[in-house]
Amino acid sequence: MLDHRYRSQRAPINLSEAIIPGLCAGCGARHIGLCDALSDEDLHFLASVSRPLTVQKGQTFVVEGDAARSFFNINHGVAKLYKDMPDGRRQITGFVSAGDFVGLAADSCYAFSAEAIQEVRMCRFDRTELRNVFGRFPAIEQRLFDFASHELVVAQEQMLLLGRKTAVERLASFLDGWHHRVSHAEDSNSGRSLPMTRADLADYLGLTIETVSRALSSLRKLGIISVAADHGVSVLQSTRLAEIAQAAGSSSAKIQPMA
Amino acid sequence: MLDHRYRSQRAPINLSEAIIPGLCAGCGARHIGLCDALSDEDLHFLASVSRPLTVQKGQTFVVEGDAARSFFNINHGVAKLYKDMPDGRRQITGFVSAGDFVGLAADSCYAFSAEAIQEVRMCRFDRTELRNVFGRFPAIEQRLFDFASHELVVAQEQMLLLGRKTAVERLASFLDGWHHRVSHAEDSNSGRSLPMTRADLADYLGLTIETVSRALSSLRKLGIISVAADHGVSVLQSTRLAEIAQAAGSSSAKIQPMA
DNA sequence: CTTCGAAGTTGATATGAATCAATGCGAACA
DNA sequence: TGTTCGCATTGATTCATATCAACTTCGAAG
Repeated sequence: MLDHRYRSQRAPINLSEAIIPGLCAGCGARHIGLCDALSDEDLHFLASVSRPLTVQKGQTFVVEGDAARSFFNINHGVAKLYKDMPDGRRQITGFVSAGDFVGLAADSCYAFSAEAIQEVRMCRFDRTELRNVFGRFPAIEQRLFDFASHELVVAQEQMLLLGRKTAVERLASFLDGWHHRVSHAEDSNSGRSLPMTRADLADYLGLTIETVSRALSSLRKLGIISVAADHGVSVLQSTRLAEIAQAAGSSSAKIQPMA
Repeated sequence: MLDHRYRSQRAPINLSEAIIPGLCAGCGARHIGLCDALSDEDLHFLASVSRPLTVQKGQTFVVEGDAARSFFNINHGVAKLYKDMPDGRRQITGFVSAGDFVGLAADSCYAFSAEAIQEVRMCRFDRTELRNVFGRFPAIEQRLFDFASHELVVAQEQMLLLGRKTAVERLASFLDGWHHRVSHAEDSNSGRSLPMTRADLADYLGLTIETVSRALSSLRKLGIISVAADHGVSVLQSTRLAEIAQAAGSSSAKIQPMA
């Protein structure tokens, strides 16, 4: 239902549950919206239209402009989606991780490229079979619809960020969002707090790496985050971070050190 | 099908056709994805879950944060969707017109506000009935899905614009897109070429009104557009406009006057 | 252990767009 | 017919971020 909170649907996903042997080896069906037991026939059908796929860090698995034949559901790891301009300018439009779908926002050709920033495991579906999959498993269609709706909300939020927020506000918004994302994910991430580089951050936030670095320093000097020796970022004061992200605090709050 | 070109589905919409008396008076069902004849029962059902609605220019009909009870399909006119920040900064996330859906990108609360910039006629659906509507008319669900997919593509394009393009490139991108939009629409627009103000343009493109004005002047001086006395804009050289929008021309092309 | 290169930080300067300010212009209205 | 006001344009100046540049750190390869 559209009325569902997206988070509440996303939270219960547990990749270790409901693994169905033979279907996308090592990847369950629960995360694509199938929670009930499936018949042998269903399993056979699913296996015929989907394949497991693992891509290594740095590998591009979707190229903007290519014919959109596949459709992916991420099982593990993080990938970046981006668009490039002829002169090299790049905009990362999002980071996808476990449970997310990739390839929805496509015409007959992909409108974006996708590259793994960690090893990524996923299911690849044949797009020409998508209608058939929907017909057999309405739960998948519903899940996809909810995912798309949520993506639109996120995209609008990102437009506000890119169009109207300052560098520090952009960073704070991102860190706040990522913080929630990983804290909700059961598949809690490995050691490093942020899997993406400063360059990725810059391309996501519409900034340069230098400005990202400076904005991180600002937040660090305010005592809101800490930056580890390996450049990993930890949130120390999530409330103040959120206030800066939404420009919600009193105007003077922005320049108060430590408290 | 996802494989369909969105445009090709959109083009054949003709609001003067297939008007079904009793269903959203003055508004057909074709534009929400129903092309075949409907039974009396279908009509009765549709009438029970939808109502016609007309809002005047300047009127806000969706408020960010309000409970998302309704879902709209635009029949005529143009509205802007936007998000505001507490301090008054605003980002317009899109303009919607005939055939477009509003209210999809919503959780239990609307994530955006919507205001008519012309008189807007639309169908309002009850969101709690949406599943029922989908169940009875899969064509509507499919159409909505395709619309959402297309919106995601557009949103990603807009992120690239906001994050990485210059003021003139942003203007060119917008004018190019709008140009295509109105030329494809059968419901070809009234006299003025752009229904929105410079302030709307600025809030859509992440700029100020002064910068929008200067960018328009630049394009005018290049002979690519003309600006009428009533501030209406006409495209004179759509190819060069598109080149600037995509930063695709040779770098020198940007500074060539008239040709 | 040394070298090398990728990634990140910080400083100095340049620049595109924002801000501040003045003016023009047409539509609504007295 | 003039007044007023919203909208738009243009110019002068400021400012946030980009650009250019130097340096550090860390890990991998030799």
